[in-house]
Amino acid sequence: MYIKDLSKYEGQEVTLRGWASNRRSSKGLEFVILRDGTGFCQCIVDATKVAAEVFEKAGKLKLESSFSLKGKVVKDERQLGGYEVHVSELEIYQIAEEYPIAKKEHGVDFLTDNRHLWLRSSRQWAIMKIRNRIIYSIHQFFQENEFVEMDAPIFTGNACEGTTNLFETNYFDETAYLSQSGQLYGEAMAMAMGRIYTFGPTFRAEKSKTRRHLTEFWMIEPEMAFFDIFDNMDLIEAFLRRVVSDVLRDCKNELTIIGRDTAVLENITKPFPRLTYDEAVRIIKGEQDVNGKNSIKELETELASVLAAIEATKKEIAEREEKIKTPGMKKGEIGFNQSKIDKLKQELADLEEQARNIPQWLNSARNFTYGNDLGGSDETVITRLFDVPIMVYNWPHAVKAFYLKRDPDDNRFARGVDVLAPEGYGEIVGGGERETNEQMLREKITEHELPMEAFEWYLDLRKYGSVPHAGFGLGLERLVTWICKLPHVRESIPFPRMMGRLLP
RNA sequence: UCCUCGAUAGCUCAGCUGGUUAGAGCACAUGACUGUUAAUCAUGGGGUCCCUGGUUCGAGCCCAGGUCGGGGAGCCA
Repeated sequence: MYIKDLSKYEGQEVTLRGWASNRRSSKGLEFVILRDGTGFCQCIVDATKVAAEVFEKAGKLKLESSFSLKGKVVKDERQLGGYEVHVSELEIYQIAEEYPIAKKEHGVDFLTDNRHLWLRSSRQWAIMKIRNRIIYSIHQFFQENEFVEMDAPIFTGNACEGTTNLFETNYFDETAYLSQSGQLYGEAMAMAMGRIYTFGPTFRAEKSKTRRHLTEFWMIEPEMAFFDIFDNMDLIEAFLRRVVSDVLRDCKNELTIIGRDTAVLENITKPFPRLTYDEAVRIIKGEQDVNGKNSIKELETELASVLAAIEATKKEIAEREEKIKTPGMKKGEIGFNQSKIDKLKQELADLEEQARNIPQWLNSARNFTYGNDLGGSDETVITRLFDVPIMVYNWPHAVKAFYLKRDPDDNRFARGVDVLAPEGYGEIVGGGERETNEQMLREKITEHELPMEAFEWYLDLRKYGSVPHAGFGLGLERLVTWICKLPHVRESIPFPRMMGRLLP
């Protein structure tokens, strides 16, 4: 019997098992919030209706104590799930020690140190449920469309793209690297099966300390024979539409818990704008407007509003600090104001951070040099102008990976495509059509100063029945982060691995 | 690697221009309260002010070096 099924048992006796996520008490009433992994439910122990011993046990429950109970399911509109349980019996498994995560605001450092416990909180629970629904949708979409899941190896003998820093391991006294992408293997598997997708962990040893980087993350990489870049973009669009629609339909409760405004997600049914690199650059530099919005002006407006918000927040903090000094103020009111002040200070720190960053971004957008790759801030700047994911394709070939196909209509460009999520989230997908010409690939490998011998097996794919093909890589955590509108990728994965963080 | 912000009670944070015994809220303990939603109210215990050195009659506060963490650039999903 689980909390998620309570609605089917209205008026009946049920047995539930779980943990106490909160407890409040009055003289003759104990309110215990039970969580069992499937949901949260308020359980009421009424001293006038249960044995004295049961009431006493309920009073002993500390945060996160484990217990089971029997009780009657009662409809109550005030509850999030719509139901509560009137307890008749209660058995304790264990009374928990003092729980470190209090019913209050905590800093990221403390919460990350306590990730093993933080996962129990309702917000983290909801995010993980959504992550699970996304993973399920990904498999459903590909399986229903004749894709075969085939995974790439995690130990690799060579730095596949030669671009990023990799983790080195000792592999029987040889150097092995942890995979940064299954892409090249995906191509080999697509030549065997037609359509495949990989789903596995990926490792990047970059010393990136930002809200969108992890050193270990999960990547989904489909690869399709006989697809060109346009077929690829059609697939990406259908795929993302499917995943987001499933979440909207099946995770309403979870989205409510995390307070996600779903308006932007509902836009997923609209077509995704497809911009060439040239157009994207004009938009970033402010030379071309989008629906009457100009990137530079939007940024300037935002900077002004951030600065105004900083002043307003400072003023409110000062006012509340003055207020709580008033003699004779009730303790509760002081506490209320104090916690408001704490919250405002956190907001202020975030705003000040933005006020330091936006001028840099403005500078970077204004002085963007044609021919360069888009930086993180450029992605942020452009995606804020749209309310759906956008696809940017046809990149200057020099800034993209060696295996991308040169555009047959204009050889300055390579047929890569990046999908940028709206609301400032930036790149969630990178992909493209692959080069089919062996000679061209050899030149590119030499140009990138990569060891030719490590790629001979890959070049074989162009000798034996080379066909047009394309694929893409989706960063699972970045997708979760955008769909949930999280402030940081670290909340999108059970145990995030970042620079300097191996525990828990 | 570079830029930038920070480290004070178990947690979140105050601490003024360097000055006596370092504060608040939450959490915890005890008591009060019959419908609470981070319940509320009263009382109480709780400190290596990140480390090392320096300036000073005097350092949580100033200076130098270090450690750890946040955010951003580069790189990328």
